Amino acid sequence: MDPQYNPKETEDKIYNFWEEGGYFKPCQQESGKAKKTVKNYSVAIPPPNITGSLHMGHALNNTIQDILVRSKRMQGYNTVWVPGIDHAGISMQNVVEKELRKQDLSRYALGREKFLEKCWEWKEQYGNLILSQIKTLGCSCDWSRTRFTMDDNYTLAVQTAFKDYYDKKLVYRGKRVINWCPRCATSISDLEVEHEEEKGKLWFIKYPLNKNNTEFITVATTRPETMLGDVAVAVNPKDKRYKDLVGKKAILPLVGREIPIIADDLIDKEFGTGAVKVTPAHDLTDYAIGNRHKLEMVEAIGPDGKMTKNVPPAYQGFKITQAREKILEDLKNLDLLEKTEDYTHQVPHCERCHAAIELLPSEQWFLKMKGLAKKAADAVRNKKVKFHPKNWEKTYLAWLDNIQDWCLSRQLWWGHQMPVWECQTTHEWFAFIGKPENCPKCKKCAPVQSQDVFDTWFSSALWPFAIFGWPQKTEDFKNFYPTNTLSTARDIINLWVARMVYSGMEFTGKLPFKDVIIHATILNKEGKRMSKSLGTGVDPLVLINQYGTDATRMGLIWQVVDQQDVKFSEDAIIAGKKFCNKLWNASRFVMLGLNEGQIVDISSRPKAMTPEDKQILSQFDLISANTTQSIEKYEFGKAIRELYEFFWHEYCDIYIEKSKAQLQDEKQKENTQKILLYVLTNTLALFHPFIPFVTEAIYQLLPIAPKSKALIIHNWPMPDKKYGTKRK
RNA sequence: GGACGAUUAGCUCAGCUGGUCAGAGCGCAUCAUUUACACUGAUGAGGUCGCAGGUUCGAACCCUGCAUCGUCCACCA
Repeated sequence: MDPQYNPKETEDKIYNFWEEGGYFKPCQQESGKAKKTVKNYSVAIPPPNITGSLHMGHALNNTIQDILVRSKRMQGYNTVWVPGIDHAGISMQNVVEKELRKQDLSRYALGREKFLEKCWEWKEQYGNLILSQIKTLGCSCDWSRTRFTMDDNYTLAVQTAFKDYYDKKLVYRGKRVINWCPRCATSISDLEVEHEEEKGKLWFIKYPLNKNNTEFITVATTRPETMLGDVAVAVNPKDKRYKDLVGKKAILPLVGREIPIIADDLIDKEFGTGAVKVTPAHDLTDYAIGNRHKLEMVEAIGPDGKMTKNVPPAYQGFKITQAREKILEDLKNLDLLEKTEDYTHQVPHCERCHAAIELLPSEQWFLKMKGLAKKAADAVRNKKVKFHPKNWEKTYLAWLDNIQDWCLSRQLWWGHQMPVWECQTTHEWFAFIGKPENCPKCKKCAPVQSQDVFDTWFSSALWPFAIFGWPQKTEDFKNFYPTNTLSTARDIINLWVARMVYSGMEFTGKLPFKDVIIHATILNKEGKRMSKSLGTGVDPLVLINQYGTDATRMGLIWQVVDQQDVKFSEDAIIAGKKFCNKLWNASRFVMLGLNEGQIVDISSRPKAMTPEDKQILSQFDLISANTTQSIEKYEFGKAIRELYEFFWHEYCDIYIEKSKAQLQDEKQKENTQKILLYVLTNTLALFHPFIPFVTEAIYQLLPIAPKSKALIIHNWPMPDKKYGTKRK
């Protein structure tokens, strides 16, 4: 053995050894005692985006899952961890579009079919990159079960799920005001909208009350261009200033339309002038007001981000910014612009391409959410699904309790095309999986399938059972669904976790998992979120390359206590590296003390001959109990800190030092060796889920009996009640 | 605007339901090297636990207010 542990030389070799040995597949534990009832333990990886590259969040999250899976595997569970990747609809489409733009091409120039070919090429080329990075992290996923959200069977799952909702009449098609990204040319969900603070203006515009322009009501707006779609002016019913005006008419400047002045509680008396222009087509508050007062919708802005034919000819076809300028100029010329104030407000942007979002009415497919949301909320309220830490339940419930219907359709190209068809005779829509031979509506036409694709999250919501073959009744589905623990990031609690919960209940009748770990967010030194676009991230692969995988995993876990967010510090990784070396050298010392060819029997707990013997053995019992319990409670940081303390300061600093004398004493020599190896081997086992490579590398060298083929399937040193398992 | 969280040694953070709770890692200082490990060992320096009140025999820990920072959520024109 070298006096220094070299992760680079070791890790690839060990990983290949595990993979070739088939240890990542179920039914691997070499349990001495054949257990009659083998329990299953399964984890579904949160599938990273196809466009992604491993970042700190992934590194932490996948380490957590690996700790769970490895410890359960060693504890004798029939364990499987299913890896995979997500096609990431809008995100992937944007990446490929960006590539095209470099060649001065657009997706429209290419056409849908060619564009999709490009996407698949991209998938083949880069889709496995992140999976190989997850391997570098040492994750013990069953790669033979790798899934992609656009695999044939997965597509079938998506279609089956939709058809099921459709048949239950939970799906409808309707024209609603939705978030529209003019650049991506698609609807997007509220959860895909980012609000960015922008310095803008608040314009005060006078709306005449009569044709002689003698009296006015002044409204304040940040978006004057939408006034061309105004259908009312609203005030608060309690506002005395406007009491006499309610029920009267105002004249919409530039358009000349007479619009009513109405009263609605949603209006804040304090803001602006207390009078608001109402544009139901382009604002959600106004849409709500419009519905309540049965106002019509005038679409002033089209899906292309230009003014429509519904506005006066002078503005038609203008882009939003041009229209705004011209409208303000015209108002000024008419002396209808009272004043302008600076105003900072939150402007919605597309999360993926950062273009400003337009709100506009659009024909889309929606999923009725109320009943589904209630089921998902109840599952958590009734403690059938538990969050760790618990306070994230609030985030989850708050969203579900205020749920809006889910706009399922996207006008993208990359994704699952929706299995909805339009009868060419009656123009009715129907759901159909596959290609309908005869139109079920008119019996004679050839129906045309919608060009829309599903929101990416519709397919992600099926992940925990679709990966096991659902809707087919496969062996894997029977064995491994539902999964046990889901570990993920907080920002997708609503986007993903909630949707998996009700999807699972709806389609399988079972909750997809029992425990949800919401892991810490790794922040940078300034306490800000690590962001690739801002270049404030730390690349875990760089750390792995520099310090080794075990050190990186250990350093990460070390810093995360109680899921509290952590400002990342490389020092912890350095400590991890030093520790791996310590482990290596302590093992080296233990082995150097043995004779050539000597095998130490560690089949039973050695006897204690000295006070130090007694102490190390009882401390080992304690640490094995504590580690087991900490993992059970998802307190990984605590587990690794306690293990570290035990190994370095109890085993090395005290026992090994003492053993040097005991090994000189012929009467004690053999027993001391036994204790050294017994405690070392079992401590390596406790450490293995956290730092798998170095522990396996050492284990392979240990001259012990009995010995498993690999530490990864070695029996977990379950705490023995006989020796006390009280926590410190 | 709402919810939640943070503020403890130079840096990154532990400190569970109030009484050996003033700690760890990294860094720093001094000493040790024919010793498994210098990616080491021993010893040590360093903090009135954000600020101001309050509860208590006793508070880093509980309560109130304030300040600063952060994350998520949110249709205020």
